[in-house]
Amino acid sequence: MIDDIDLEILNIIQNNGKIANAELARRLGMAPSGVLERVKKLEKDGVIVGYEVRLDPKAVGLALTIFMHLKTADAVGCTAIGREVAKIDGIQEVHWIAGEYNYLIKARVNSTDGLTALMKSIGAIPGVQDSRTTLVLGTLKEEQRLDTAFAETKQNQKKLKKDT
Amino acid sequence: MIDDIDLEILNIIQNNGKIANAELARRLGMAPSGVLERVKKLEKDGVIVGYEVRLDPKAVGLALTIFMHLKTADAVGCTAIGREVAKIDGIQEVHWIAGEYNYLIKARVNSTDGLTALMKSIGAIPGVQDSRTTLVLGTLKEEQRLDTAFAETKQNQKKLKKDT
DNA sequence: ACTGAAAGAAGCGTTGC
DNA sequence: GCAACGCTTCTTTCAGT
Repeated sequence: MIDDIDLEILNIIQNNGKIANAELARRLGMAPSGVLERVKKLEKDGVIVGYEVRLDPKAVGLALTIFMHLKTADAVGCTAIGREVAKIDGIQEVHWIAGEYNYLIKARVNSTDGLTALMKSIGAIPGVQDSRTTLVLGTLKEEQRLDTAFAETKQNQKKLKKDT
Repeated sequence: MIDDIDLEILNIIQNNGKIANAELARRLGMAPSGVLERVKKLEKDGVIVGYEVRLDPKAVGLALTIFMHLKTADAVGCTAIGREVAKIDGIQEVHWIAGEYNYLIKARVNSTDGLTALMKSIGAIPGVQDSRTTLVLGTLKEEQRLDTAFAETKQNQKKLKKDT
């Protein structure tokens, strides 16, 4: 179970994924070895999934962000076609969703040419029946950071109980 | 301008944001100082926006991912209300989009309780007129990684010209 | 679970090409 | 713009509590 020290670690590293363990320890007022132990545990337990770099999409020629709703022939509760779609390059996210369409995908392309290519790739997958593309005109916020206010620590559980 | 060595650096660090500069240099067959210089330049030029940690949302009690389309009173070409929405905790992305709705947002909440709170926060912003919420049942793919195949290097420009 | 020490590795500035 | 050197700092292990 995650405790408040873990939570503080997660909050700090979410702001700076490249912070040195020694610096992290300094901020927590702990020995580096103890902090390292906790971080390793968070990695092992799958709380920390990975360390990533955010690039400016425009700087690498991917100026267009698009969302696409897909309707597929997947049986109720089945995501086989979605997993095929997920294999396509340029697609960053594939979410299985509730509603008229079964998938919502996010992709980055260079321009309308890339979008055309993407649509051809998706259309080539058997069982894809319909799509609705949404063009992103501008992105006002885009972050990975999770608000850990609701993390399941013993302390938070108590707090939440108190509030109700 | 980004060259092919830069591109290789970006590809490697996208797979491992925490790789040591020395290890990166080893893979490229270069001296660490030269590689560091390039990485610093990529950071300074804004190609590398930041280093992030990906957490498992469920592990910190944010089991629900939702997308929400918003219709606002923003004038054509204006995003003032969207920027207000972006300030709300729990909202990870706010995209200004083309179409019937003007914004698409992505958020993480703990459960329907969190969703209720989120909707109240959004509804409290003046000018928000309509919303359509999409519940994510499952996420098949979710990555930050950009496919740099279309990066604007001189070499790629040549290649692209050749292809047409 | 955390501390503290210690060896090895990496970061990062300087120098020279 | 890249390589080599060297001092500083960080990482990581291990014994101890």
